Amino acid sequence: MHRVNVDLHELFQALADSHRVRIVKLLLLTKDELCLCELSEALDEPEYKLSRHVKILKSAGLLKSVRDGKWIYHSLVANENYLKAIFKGVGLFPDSEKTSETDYARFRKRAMKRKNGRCSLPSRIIDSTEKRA
Amino acid sequence: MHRVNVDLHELFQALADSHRVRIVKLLLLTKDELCLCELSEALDEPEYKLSRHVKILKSAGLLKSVRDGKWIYHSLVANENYLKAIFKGVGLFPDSEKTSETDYARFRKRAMKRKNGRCSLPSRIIDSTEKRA
DNA sequence: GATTCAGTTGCGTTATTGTGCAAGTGTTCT
DNA sequence: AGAACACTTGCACAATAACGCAACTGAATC
Repeated sequence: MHRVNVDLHELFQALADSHRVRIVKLLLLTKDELCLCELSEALDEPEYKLSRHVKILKSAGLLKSVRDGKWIYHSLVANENYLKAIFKGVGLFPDSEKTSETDYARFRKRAMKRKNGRCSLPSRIIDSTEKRA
Repeated sequence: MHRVNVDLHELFQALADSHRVRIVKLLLLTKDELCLCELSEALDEPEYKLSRHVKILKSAGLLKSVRDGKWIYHSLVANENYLKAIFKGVGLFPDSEKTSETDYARFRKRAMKRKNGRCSLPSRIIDSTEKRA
């Protein structure tokens, strides 16, 4: 899954979707590794949708994934200078719609349910914080 | 034509094509403004094709164009920090296929035909025999 | 081994994109 | 005026991409 030989336009193609940009921005803001269900809640999008977007970002070498128990944690790959530059550009871009702020706020709320810094939803126990309609 | 409010994924979308990346890389290498026929010769692609790609890059705010006589000169826009970062990423990306080197070489050859640093092809062959003065 | 859970994927549909050809701008030069 | 030139674009077509739904995989837990 970890492609190394990607053309530059393929790399940009991987970023040419609003959901995928939101994923990258969220990972930039959190400086953390997030599992799919956390991404799903942060972006308020179904998992099957984001699963495909994550796959595309991984294929472009922008994300790496690590399995830990039931969860697979995704984080940015910035081991190359060109990646650092591009991520810097992403971070500098003005977020006129406040989308990434909203995503980040939803993640922080969700992250409070973590245990030992990892996703650990008490799935059967639905607490009072109801999902917004 | 000069959009200012572009979403980030639209900016990446504009770069999500090999021809458009080649155009940007060439403009980065030359640090110059090139007209369409020069781009066409440098990339070895038909003008009608590159015309559309240039249009897309312009709409994304990555290129600006200035008319000078018959020619329209295109150059990069790097007036924002996020654009500088992204262009830096483009410049840093390893060109495994040597495509941009080839493009640049073709441009240099073509640029020798310039007059006063501007495109000036002696394409008009003066064999018109002066019909009807 | 059966169930639960996090995540993935095949399928069909719809929307978008890149392209070649040919006809079209609009400008310059005679 | 007309011709030549640099560049653009309407059209049709093929390839690609995103999507929802539902079925699926694989790991953990009972």
